[in-house]
Order: sequence, then C-alpha cells, then structure tokens
Amino acid sequence: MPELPEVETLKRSLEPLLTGRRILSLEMKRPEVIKHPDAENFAQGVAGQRIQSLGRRGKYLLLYLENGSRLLIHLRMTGRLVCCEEAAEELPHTHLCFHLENGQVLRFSDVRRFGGLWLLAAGEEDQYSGMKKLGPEPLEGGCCPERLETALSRRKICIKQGILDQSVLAGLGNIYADEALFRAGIRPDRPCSSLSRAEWEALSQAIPEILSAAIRNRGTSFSDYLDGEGRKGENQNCLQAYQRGGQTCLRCGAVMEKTRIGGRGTCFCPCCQK
DNA sequence: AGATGCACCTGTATGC
DNA sequence: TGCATACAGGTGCATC
Repeated sequence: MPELPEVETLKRSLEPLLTGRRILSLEMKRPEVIKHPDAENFAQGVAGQRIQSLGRRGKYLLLYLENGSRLLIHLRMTGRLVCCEEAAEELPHTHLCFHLENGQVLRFSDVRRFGGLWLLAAGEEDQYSGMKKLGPEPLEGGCCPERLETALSRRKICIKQGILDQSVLAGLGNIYADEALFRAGIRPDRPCSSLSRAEWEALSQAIPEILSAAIRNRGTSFSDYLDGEGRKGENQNCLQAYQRGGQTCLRCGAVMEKTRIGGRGTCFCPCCQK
C-alpha cells in the first residue's frame, strides 16, 4: 500500500520521465476513477498541457501543468502509475492512459479502484480531495514532539490510530505506523493520553527515521507497489514489525504479537514495546 | 467535535 | 474440486 515513502519514490522516478513532457490526449477506460471535475472536462483540461514539475503532499502525487492547473493522484491501496513506451504491455486493471509526446504513455492502473484523480484549475481552491485536511509533512519539520503531544494527548484514541490520522501528520499508513512504534518502543494500543514526554520525543524521532530509511530503500513492495518505471522497492526486506506477528522479534527474540487496532492488522513486540 | 462503524473494491488464502 | 468466507487497509461518510 503506497504511503509517503512509496509516493516520494514514485515522484522521484517519474520526475525525469515526465518533466517538460506534453500530454497529447487522455484515454479513459474507466472514467469513474476521475473524481473532479467530470471526466469530459478532466480530459479536455489535461490535453495539450505540458507537465512543468512534480510534487508530493502526504500520499498525494501532484503534477503541475503549464497553465497553472494541478493534477492530484492518490493511489490508495493498489493504485499504480507507470510511464513506459506505448508498445509496452499494459498492466491488468489499467483505467487511464495519458498519451505523451515521443511515443510514451503514463498509465494509471488500480485493481480495487479505490484510487482517484482530481484536476484543479489555476487558482481553484481544493474543496474536493482530502488533501486540504492534511497535517504537516513529517520530513519537513512537522513531527516535533511538542506538536504531536499537543495534537494527540487529549484524544481518546490509542497511539497507533493517532499517528495514522492524516490531519495530525500527513503520509503515515499501516506499515510505517507499526514500524515507527516498534522503533520508538511503544505499544500500539497505548492510549494517547498515557505517553510520557520522553515517549513523545522517541516517537517524533522514530517517524522521520523510519520514513527516510524507507525512501532510501525505494519503498516497500509488499504486494502491489511499483515505482514509475514498474520496479519494486527493497524496503520489504528491512521491516521489523509489519506483518511479523508470530515470528521472533529481530531485536530481542520474543514472539511478536498480532492484533487489530481500528480495524487494521497490527504487529508489535510485547517485550520491546512498553 | 470526536469516536465508531461501514462502504467502497477485488485478489488471495483458508476452511469445509 | 468447488464454494463460501475472511482478510488486506486508505479514506469519506453517516451516525451517535
């Protein structure tokens, strides 16, 4: 599932392929993945536009077009965005094809169709996607202990749900929430109100460290994730908590536990995480 | 306002 | 073998 490190890796891999390139036309096999505006206007809005630059905000990928409009893409669970030659074989469940100059194509595929795209005209306020509700970027100073504590310490939820709240911090998903809590030595089911100052500090340090390491490893390809050239990442080989329930802890050797928190599979070490 | 549960989807794994 | 069921989890929404 693409989280911040995967979307950042996707952005970096697409940058050299898309920057300065013109979109000739849009082929829509499943227009329903377009969330705003309607498919017709979306297709007209991107046709003929040159892609000036790429960006990322939380788990959203942004393409800045030359007329000042912004294209937002969210991959949710199984979305993929791959740029390749027109002749290259399509991934299954390809819903959109952005035909580009020079015989290249940018394809959006998504098995479960949770992902979506939004086109915001120049100056148009984003009142459509969830991007407007995002909290600060954890890799741009948004993860200081004071802010985390202020935002969460009076909430009644447990800490894993707290750091998954995109309005508190942008970009963490299930994988890196488990990894960050393991690194910080904090049980995921602890109430937010129970964390000490030292624990808020440990967590605010662990989150950027975990995310940076995952970006260095070019993302986690547990099942579906591929970068913009269709390549898998390497970070799945470095996970210490996610999906390791029943296995031995890589730090202390105890048997890792698996539970459900907020409807999500959650793994932790009952010995290392207090 | 904040917390909770469900809907959205389909591929894969499991049980009978 | 075939079928039913559970599970994977990010987000938006309804409900309390």
